[in-house]
Amino acid sequence: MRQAARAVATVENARLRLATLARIAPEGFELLENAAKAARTVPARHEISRDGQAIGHPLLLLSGWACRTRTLIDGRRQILGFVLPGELLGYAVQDQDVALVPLAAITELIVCPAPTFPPGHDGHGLEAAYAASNTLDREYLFAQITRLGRMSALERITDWMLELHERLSLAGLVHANSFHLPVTQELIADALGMTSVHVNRTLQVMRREGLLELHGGTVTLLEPGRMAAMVGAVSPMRRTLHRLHAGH
Amino acid sequence: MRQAARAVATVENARLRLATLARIAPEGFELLENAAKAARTVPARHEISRDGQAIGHPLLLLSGWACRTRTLIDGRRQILGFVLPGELLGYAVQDQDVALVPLAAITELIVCPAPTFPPGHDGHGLEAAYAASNTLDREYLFAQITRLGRMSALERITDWMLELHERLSLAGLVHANSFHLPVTQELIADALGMTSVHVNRTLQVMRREGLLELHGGTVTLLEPGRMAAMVGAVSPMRRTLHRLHAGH
DNA sequence: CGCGTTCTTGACTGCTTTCAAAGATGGTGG
DNA sequence: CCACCATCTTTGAAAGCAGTCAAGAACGCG
Repeated sequence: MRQAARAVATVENARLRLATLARIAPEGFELLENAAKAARTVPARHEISRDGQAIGHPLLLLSGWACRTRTLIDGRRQILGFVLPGELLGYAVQDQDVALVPLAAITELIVCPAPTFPPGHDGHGLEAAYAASNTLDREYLFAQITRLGRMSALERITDWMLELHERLSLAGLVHANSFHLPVTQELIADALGMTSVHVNRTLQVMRREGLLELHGGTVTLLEPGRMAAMVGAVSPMRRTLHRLHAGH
Repeated sequence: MRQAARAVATVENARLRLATLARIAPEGFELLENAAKAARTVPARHEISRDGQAIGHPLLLLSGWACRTRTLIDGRRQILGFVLPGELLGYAVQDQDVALVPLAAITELIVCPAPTFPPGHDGHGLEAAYAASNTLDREYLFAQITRLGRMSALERITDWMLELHERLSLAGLVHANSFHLPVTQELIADALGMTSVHVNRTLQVMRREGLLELHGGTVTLLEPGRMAAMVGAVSPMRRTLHRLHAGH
């Protein structure tokens, strides 16, 4: 009961995000509200799915942060990507819905089954939102590859912060360029292919440069414009949304 | 005419790959043969799609190598991934079939429209093969992220060679652990987040170690077992195929 | 208040890049 | 058939970014 109540309170973030990705009919929002009634929580540090097991059903993340990880035999760990509120866990579009990598809860999560509808049938706009979400997912992977392959430590963190800013904006979780960042520097290191020591040093450079503030799990981007200029990349989201709308 | 003839000759690779990914009915193979009649070539170094433009139709790569790239404003380039014979260009499963990144032909390509069928309808096994192919695509992206984020130069090249070995095997393009590798060291560098100089040095270490032979655009993995042990990673393909078959 | 986790800092090492230039290699035209 | 040119590969020396190791400070939770 308590869980359901909290889920209803937090479905707002997912609704906002999906509504931004596609025009959703009232019936679509209803499906969403109903799905949220079946919400459940996942404790922090738990795994949603072990490698090799399928998630029974595609899920919608209502609140909290999760990440997909891969670990080498000697213990080196790579975070492949994060899953933020309003995003999908598991792949809603395909039948072959297997979770290919372990999915770990960074914070406590609230998840609910993603609203479904008969295949090829009218999803009241949700099917379009799912498709856009999946397209964005792939974009984030491409961005991650570019960061890891061709950016310096400073650029990686900068680019990553900007991406988080955008993604969280979709769910209405950014206020005055600041947002909650519930990750340790070691997690950042594992995501960006660095050591935690170097993450720490790079963050201090950024603070000294007046680019951001970061304390108590909250970041504030003081000069997002300058940051964007530093990495000189077009935002995946702007690009994708623009195209999706143009194509319609 | 000449093009069509060549396409028919090379459809074999794609057929082999798709048949390995899923059980395909005779009608499915027929669709494939028919699609191959509409094959066309793309000259080496040409772009199939510029960033922001959609590929009109999902394509099947019958022969040649292509790659997706991303370039930073200052010219640094990252190859996000390669597309090998028998693999899909554009995403066949989704409606939102937009090409999100430039797709460049490394060699001359022969492509044909991927056989289609009514949505939600029986694709005679092809729909399953497409789904498996897409799942593998995502796996390759994950592998790429792990390489770039957490592997040394030697490990990156090793892991990458093993991946190519596997992927080309699906299309029957590996014989006695050797296969055609039509890329310059600079392309390898752009793919693996290194400089061409360091690629060169690392390849020489591998040759000296007796791990591989490489000349005239052909590689031979002399000790794939030792290479696999070096990177200690489970092959994405084996993992994925195993799961797909188990789930059925 | 105490303990474990996370953050910081310093010194040293080293993998990779950078810069530069000398060999191969392969295709083209005389 | 060979000269020639562009591209690609190889090599050397020096510089730099990031990693490693270690230990102290700060933070947060029970």
